Amino acid sequence: MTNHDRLETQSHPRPTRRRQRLPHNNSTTSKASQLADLDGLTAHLGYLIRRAQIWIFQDFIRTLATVNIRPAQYSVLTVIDANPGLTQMSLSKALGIERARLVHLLDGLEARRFVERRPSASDRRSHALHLTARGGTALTAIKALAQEHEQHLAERVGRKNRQQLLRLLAVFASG
Amino acid sequence: MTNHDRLETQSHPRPTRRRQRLPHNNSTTSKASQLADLDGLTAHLGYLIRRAQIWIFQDFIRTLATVNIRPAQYSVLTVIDANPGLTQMSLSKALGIERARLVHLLDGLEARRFVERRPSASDRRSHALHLTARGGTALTAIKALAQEHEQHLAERVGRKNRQQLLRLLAVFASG
DNA sequence: ACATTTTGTTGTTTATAACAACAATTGCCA
DNA sequence: TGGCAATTGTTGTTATAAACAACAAAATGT
Repeated sequence: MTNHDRLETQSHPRPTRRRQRLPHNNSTTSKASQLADLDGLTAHLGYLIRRAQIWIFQDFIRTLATVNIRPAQYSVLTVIDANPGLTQMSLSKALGIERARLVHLLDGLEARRFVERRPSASDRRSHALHLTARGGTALTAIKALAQEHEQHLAERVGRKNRQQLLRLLAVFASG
Repeated sequence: MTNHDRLETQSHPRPTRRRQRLPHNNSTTSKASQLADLDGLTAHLGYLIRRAQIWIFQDFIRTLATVNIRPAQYSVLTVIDANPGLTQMSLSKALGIERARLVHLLDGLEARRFVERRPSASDRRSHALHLTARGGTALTAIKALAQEHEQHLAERVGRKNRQQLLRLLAVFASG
């Protein structure tokens, strides 16, 4: 039936000369739990990135469970700490989080008294975001746990590989 | 808080001893829309990966909009194509998708007659998953568009960088 | 002065992750 | 062999998240 040639043609420059690669029908054990062939996917950056992101976020959430901080909350606290007084709009732009979603995130952090929305002196539409003293203290502990998480990552991928990844992925953070 | 000297501490007290360049105080326009300082985040692999994943998925969805296929659907079709007859359970394990979620994904693909759930010969509990002829034809076109998407990626990160990323991220795909 | 834009907010829709419970079936084992 | 535990697909719930749309208040442009 489906006769489209197996696997991607990896683009123009070079026709991959790969042929004869039947997908391993695991005829053996009747136990179908043999791992399936994922060749078609592991050539896709999106697939690998997705798997990596899930792994990383799970570890982050687990590692910071004691302080009950999730990745998005961490990014908000960190950016407010580094840019006290910024508005929700600029925070939204900086993190690529929608204005609407940020409202809910800040509501949660404000309810825990980690963050304050103060009236902006220059623009009465906007709020100036600040960490409270309590938020600052909490963030110190939170950052320590985040470093612990980063340590787990280094163990998983290797220290130098982690740094290479940081370098290679930086292009996505800007645009 | 423990050591971490290689990643900046950057907590609430103000010092920032090492930073000679303050985050671009927008001396010019007075408009606070200048980009915020993200130093504390760009040292976190999780943050960069998240941004990268969002960018990549958006491009994937946009590029494959004409065939109305999302990343998860693409992965399902690809793995069924490479492993005809596999069960939902092994597909679930291979992709790291929950059994429950896979049901819904397959419902959608079966409604479009891309996929068939056939009764398994050996185990009446499970289904043998197959692409239909229609599904196979569709997948050929789908894969062509997926390659186009991958081309966008290569343009964004560079061809060699993309391959490095594939290699570095492979560790997450297994465990 | 008026029209337009920006900012924060509320709401809806859709996709996804993580669980729990269930019926049908299979495998285990005493 | 008969009964019990595990597996498989399914349904359902809860929580998070992205993407929009619409709105009022305030700012901006002309």
